[in-house]
Amino acid sequence: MRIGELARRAGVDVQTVRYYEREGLLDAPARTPSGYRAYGPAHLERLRFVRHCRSLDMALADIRRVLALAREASVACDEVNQLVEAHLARVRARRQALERLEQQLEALRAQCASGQRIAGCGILQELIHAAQGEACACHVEGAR
Amino acid sequence: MRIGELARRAGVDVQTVRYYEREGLLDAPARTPSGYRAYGPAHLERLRFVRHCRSLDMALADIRRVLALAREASVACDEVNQLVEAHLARVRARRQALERLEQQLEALRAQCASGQRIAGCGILQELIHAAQGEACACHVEGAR
DNA sequence: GCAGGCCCTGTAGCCGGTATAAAGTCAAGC
DNA sequence: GCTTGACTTTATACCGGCTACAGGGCCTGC
Repeated sequence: MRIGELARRAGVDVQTVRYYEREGLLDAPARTPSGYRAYGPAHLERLRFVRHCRSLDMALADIRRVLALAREASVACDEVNQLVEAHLARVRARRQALERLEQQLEALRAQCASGQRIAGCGILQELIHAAQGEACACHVEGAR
Repeated sequence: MRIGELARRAGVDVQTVRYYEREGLLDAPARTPSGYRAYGPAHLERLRFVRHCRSLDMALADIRRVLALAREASVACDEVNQLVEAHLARVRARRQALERLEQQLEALRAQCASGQRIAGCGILQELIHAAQGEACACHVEGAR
């Protein structure tokens, strides 16, 4: 199959397929006499695997590593487990940060009623006030 | 004050200050005879404002817009409110997506006990299996 | 007069794609 | 045989929000 069909069947853009090849996530396929890429079922399976990992928001470097490990059946899989664990930790940290952010933004939104003018906008005032309080990372005494 | 002091007092990198100037978030300051940027207290206040907005993860374009609006005291502030509202909606959506992702990753992690080899790694098997099920965006019959 | 710290401009890199340009290939229809 | 249009090829630039580096100038203290 050619690149267009492969891309369609995996639900990705043609450009993305070529990008993954350049990045070493997809093996370079055989070429037709006219230079078109010719893919087999294994390429589709691989591409779907990569996309599934991406849907879990794994970095391309991590996926590349998992693919390399997957080729060595008899090696211990600790690294795969650690990789997933580390990724989960990052996702969790980011989710928690976004939760805090969401609360801050909700509080900010509550500062201004509609029908105000800029001069009396509670949101703007709060933004300015909060920025003054912040200063820099060294606001705690004895900060390093 | 020179750029180093400004940056230190706002808790940012010197490069970032120059970047904000290029991006129109910070007014270009006066220069000393030798070409050094010379900042006043207003610049520091502005920089802290920008950094506070960034700490709320607002995009630079949004911050630029808020700054432009802030100069016109008598204009209605609806746009500021909408901007914060839209940003909150994005943050909320992203947080929810990360929550789902976190659950998926927790389920994935539970698939493999330690001490396995690649060939028997539950995580890898689950990744491969899930990728096969996924196929493309058109797996529902009659999908557009 | 020179070492080291600050500053200047310009450029490139990060990530995971996405978009564009300019050209070649191929099948169908006239 | 010729055209049209869908497909393919490579190469290159762009997105955000910085960060890093190269190659120079300035300024202070010893």
